[in-house]
Amino acid sequence: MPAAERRELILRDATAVFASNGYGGTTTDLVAKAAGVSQPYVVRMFGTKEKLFLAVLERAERILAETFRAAIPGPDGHERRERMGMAYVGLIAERGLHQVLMQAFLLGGDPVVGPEARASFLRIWRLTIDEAGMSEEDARSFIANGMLINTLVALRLGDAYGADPDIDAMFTVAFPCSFDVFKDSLPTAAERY
Amino acid sequence: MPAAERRELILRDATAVFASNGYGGTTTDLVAKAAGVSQPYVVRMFGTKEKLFLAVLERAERILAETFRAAIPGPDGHERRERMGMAYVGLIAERGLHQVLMQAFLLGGDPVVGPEARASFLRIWRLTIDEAGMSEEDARSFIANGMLINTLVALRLGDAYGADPDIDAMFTVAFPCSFDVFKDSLPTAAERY
DNA sequence: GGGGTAAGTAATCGATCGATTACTTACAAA
DNA sequence: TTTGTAAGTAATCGATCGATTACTTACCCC
Repeated sequence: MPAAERRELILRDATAVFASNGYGGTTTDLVAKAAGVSQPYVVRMFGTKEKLFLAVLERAERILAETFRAAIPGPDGHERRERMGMAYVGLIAERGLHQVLMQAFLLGGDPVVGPEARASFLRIWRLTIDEAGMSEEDARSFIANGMLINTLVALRLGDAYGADPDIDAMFTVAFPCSFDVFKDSLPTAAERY
Repeated sequence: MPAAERRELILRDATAVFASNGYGGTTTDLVAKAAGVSQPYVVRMFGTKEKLFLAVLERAERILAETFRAAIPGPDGHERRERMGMAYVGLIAERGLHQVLMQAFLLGGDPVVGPEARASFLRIWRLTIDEAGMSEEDARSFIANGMLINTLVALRLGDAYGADPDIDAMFTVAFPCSFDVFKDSLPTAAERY
């Protein structure tokens, strides 16, 4: 398999592993096993575990930005925000993407990852204003709801959907469209990598 | 020093260490050094690193709930939400509290921490509705903004306040009152534990 | 078909971490 | 004074992890 293709495969699987175990809890061997290659191969391809995480972050931001840009064309204002919100929730199919972004934000105090995480966040913030044409207040509430969705996904609260009226109510108001559409694609508490 | 007092000290310092380094990136020795005791003492007092983190989470939720409850008395509706929002931002003084809550939420896939994190989140959600009297929609946007504030604090974006007009604009709309009030109490990128 | 190169692994090393054990010190009660 | 107990540490062990080295395999090109 050509290296570029293998690289994308490893990055995809590494996203799920980092999402489940956090940065410090992820081993290069776990990533290697998830991708079906040997541990030294992962290290040699990315240099260090830290550089692997930065590559995972870069890919996550790229996919997110592309997803948002694809949702911009069409009626603006409230309708555009709804399209972008639905597209964001649809990214649950990209396993671990929301959690990995959050992991990066939580590493803001790290001397290497921190600056990259801040830059990523600001680029998304600017996209919602400069490209999607949101007002600052709209951008704030849009991104705030995104952080809430990240949290709900990471918490694996979807497991209890239907079992607790409080959870059902929260999902109903938190998701920009019928939650049932996405219920089945949510990660479950049993899902480990 | 009596054990109860020592325990509270260790929990406070452990909160800052977990916040900076994440769960997997935190060592019991780092916590011990931050608290000025030996590493075996930390392990013996809490049993395992995992139980130490659960104790940190429990303390964080307790402080948060007490802070919210103290902000409830008085005019309700918009004014009450604003008081609770200001109180939440004021918790920046409890170093690492926002980040540790977020770390716990991101561990939703962990078989031990996950259930506790979900329970903590739901108790806060219920508090905003049952005790603070928010509608479900108000509770959603209130907590969503809380998740945004968690993210901004963890990112150490305050470092660049004043240096980037985009950052200034975001802080202005993200914080429930003049951001300058809290600027000096924000953790900085140089702050490590 | 042989030489070069890209893809990939087995084996292993040094460092680190969580946990255990065995020990010491301070002090209050009998 | 002695005895019991709570507070705390030094030393260390087994396991794990990131990284390195040396090696093998497969395939393309002249």
